[in-house]
Amino acid sequence: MEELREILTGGQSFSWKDEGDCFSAVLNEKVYKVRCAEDFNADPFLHEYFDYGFDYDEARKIIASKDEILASAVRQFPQLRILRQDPWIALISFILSQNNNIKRITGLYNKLCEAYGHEVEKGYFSFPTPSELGRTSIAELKELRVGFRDRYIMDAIEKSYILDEIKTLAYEEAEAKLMTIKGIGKKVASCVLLFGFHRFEAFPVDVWIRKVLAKYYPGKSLDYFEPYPALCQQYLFSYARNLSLE
DNA sequence: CACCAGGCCGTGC
DNA sequence: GCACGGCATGGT
Repeated sequence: MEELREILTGGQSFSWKDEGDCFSAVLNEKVYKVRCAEDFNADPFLHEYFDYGFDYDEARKIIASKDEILASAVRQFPQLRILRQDPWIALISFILSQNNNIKRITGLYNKLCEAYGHEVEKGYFSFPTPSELGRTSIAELKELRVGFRDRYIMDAIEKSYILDEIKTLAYEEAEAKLMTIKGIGKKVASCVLLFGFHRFEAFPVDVWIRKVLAKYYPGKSLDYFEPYPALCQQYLFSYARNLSLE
């Protein structure tokens, strides 16, 4: 249970609910409930979703050997991984994320599920597909309290076909294409590419990462975090947010 | 009352 | 190109 908390509710996905005795999410038209790593190793969808094909142990060794900050982060979050989320879900999730906090992002995410998704099991709603979310309007989004993000969501619905074109593109081209959607800048684009397309070269810079870089890595190039920049970023993000007491 | 949250846009220079 | 204020909302 606890080993999964940072992965599932730490800010890379907003699909998971803490139900006390397990984490649950509606994905792939099903309700998934997990308590520990063994649960997702058995199911084919979760096996892929939790990126089980990647050797995180080896990557962590390399990351932890870089410096004391990363070593400490790896000790605190020994099991951290990057989920392979659906691109569309990642797109809307990180549009919701701007100038917002994780708790409220999750709340808005769930409102969209209940308003426009469908009930997969009693009380469990899927995240709406582009065409399902297409039934919304600026007025309805306002009622759901998404704030200034309403018109960004509308534009993302209109341009959702873009997601089909991203996969084959080089990183910079993919980034540029995503940024043609209103409300998507460099940071949100990097989150969509990392969490929705598993582009490991991404390095999302948000307020937390900005602080951590300024304090512990002043003047350093992002090349420093090769060969696993995205994973380093994720470790630094968790480290910064949990303010590192060992 | 202030300030902040996994930022971005429009404007001005 | 870079700096700045505004932006909806809810929490502290």
